[in-house]
Amino acid sequence: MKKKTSLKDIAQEAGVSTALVSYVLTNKEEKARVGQEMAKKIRKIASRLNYQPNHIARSLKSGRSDTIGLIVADISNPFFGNIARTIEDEAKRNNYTVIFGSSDENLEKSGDLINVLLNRQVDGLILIPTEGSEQQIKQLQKQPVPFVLIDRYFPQIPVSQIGINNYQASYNAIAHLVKTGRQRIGMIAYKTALYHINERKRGYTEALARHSQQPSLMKLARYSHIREETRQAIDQLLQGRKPADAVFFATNSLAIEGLKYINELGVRVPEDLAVVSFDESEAFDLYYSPITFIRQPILEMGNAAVRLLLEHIKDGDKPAENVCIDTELVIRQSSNRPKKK
Amino acid sequence: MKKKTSLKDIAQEAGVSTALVSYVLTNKEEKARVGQEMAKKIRKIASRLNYQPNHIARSLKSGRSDTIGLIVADISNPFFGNIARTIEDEAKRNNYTVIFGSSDENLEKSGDLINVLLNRQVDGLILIPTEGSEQQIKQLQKQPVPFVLIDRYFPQIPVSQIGINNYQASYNAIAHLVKTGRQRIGMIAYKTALYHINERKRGYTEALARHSQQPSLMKLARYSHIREETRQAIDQLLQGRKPADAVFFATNSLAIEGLKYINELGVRVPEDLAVVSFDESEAFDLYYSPITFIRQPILEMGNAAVRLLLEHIKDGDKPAENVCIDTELVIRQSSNRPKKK
DNA sequence: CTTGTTTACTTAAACGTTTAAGCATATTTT
DNA sequence: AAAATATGCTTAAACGTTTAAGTAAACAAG
Repeated sequence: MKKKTSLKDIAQEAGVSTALVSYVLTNKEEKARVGQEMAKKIRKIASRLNYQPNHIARSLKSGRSDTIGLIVADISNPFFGNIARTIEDEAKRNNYTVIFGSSDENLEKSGDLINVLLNRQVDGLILIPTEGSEQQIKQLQKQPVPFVLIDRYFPQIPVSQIGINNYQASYNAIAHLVKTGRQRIGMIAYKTALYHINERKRGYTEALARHSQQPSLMKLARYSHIREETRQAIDQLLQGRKPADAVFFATNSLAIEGLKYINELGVRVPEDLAVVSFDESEAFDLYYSPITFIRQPILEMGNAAVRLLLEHIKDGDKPAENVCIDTELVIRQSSNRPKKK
Repeated sequence: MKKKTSLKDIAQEAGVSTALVSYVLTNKEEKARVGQEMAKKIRKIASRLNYQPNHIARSLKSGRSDTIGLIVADISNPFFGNIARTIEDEAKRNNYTVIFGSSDENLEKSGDLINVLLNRQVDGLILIPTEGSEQQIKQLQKQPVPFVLIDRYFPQIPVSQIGINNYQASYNAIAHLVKTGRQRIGMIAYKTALYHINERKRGYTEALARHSQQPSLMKLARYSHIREETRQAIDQLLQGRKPADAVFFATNSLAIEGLKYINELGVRVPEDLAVVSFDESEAFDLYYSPITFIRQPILEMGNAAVRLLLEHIKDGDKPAENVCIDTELVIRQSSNRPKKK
């Protein structure tokens, strides 16, 4: 088995001390007044031996790992995949590497991941926290490692967070449905304690109270039973003498499950039922009547998270900062005004 | 700013040497014959000070980082997101952490990422290589770090690779379309040198030669111009006196672009045009006539990649091994036998 | 011809671990 | 009572890097 080249190997080959080699290869020749030809010689040997600096040793010395840890809730969801991508890009632009893990909405996995990443001496963490992870977050605060939350957040914990105007976005979506003449607007959301989801529910409820006479038609499904309970929810919305004429989904996953069932039932969108969803999805574009949705500014969110985290890394005493970014309601066919009958 | 707890801190607090603390906290008390009460005392202090072992120091000592690097071609594509997820899961099951990066199909980015990961002393690499990265791969072979390729591969380079039966899968898909009565089957693929895509093309071509009288209707689009060129391809397939009655997409991204346009044109699937695609997508399920597709065994592929890589890590002299996993053609409405007219 | 400065290098310590080897002291075996 | 063994700890070196401080030779200034 081949061995890796170290400064020592190069030093030996060149007949000098490792210090000198280090100076040259970190471009500190000026400062260290290294002879021209020696510098050239060292570089030549380094390239011949295929030298790659050992980042681990460097980290140990410097106390920084130039690494940030990222824990997403579910990497197989393109929404989080895209966030991961923007974070990785922005981190790399700042010469940081990303170590990542997916908690898959599992509290234990999330705790494990936090520990693994801390052990690896990440300089900071970006978290999309799982439901019920308040304790883990509070525990994290005791560590000297800065972190920021993104997408989901805990208003009662004073840490840096990147979020969107969940309440307002929801409110606007419902207002739009009311304006297009819908009179029985349902919502399907997760049964959860996650604040951002509940803000979306609040937006729905308050928009109805303000703009419509109808009663609330809020249905909840558990993440762990998304298929069955979304179907139940839709059954409930569509049954009875006065079925819903619109449905608002709190996330893309819910919408996709729901639309599958809506297709099976033969319900027509938007004639029988208008549809609006939070989040984007390729499937929304491809639907026979493209789905109106609330676009989250993923790029801005990812960049803001990295930027904020780097500030915390640079200044350990920087106070927590909350960033709230606006969303956009993208109106398409699925919420078209119904034709008069 | 708080500081991290080290063995030294604990040793000082307990009035012993760091060595003793190390023995206790790595559960080598037996071997090192540490006194019972001292062990207890050390553990107590460690937990009180919230000690987390410094993995970097440990790595420097051991020469292993217990980390594997993963470079995917595009993390925002759920296909790669899912691969990343399975790899991360399987790695964690083996007490490895994953560092990842997305090359975004960019050769330069890919090269940068390889270097970054090597600098970080990953114990091994899993790559979904970009088009044209043969040189990078050959360069990698000179390094003492084992790696495996997944999804895409270079038959002319003798390294460990995990792939699927691209040729056969394509062949079967076309045979299926022929069997359901299609007589003018088109294919839309990438214009690329990537071997796995070209195997898919070969499957199409040979299946036609064997089972059908029709001429080849192969259209190519560049990844970088996917939108316009997919549209052009479809225009070409559908024009003329004898338009295509089926189209086979070489990837999910191509299919999604294509289907968007097919919708715009008002072409009916499967009545006017049958559709089959490689890869999965939620959008395929949601389409008004769910798309027949070739399912890649992502879980098996990811697990095989990790398993194979770990074998290479354990045994530096293990010869390269190629793993080929079978796919499954999932037949749905989009390729239903057309009704007789 | 001292003294001072510049040039080109080396020495050595440090980062936080691990672990073989060493060293008292206490206990058991002959 | 001497020898052997067990017990409970410490010492020190090592991993690969960085960097302040030191040194020796060459050269310039007074």
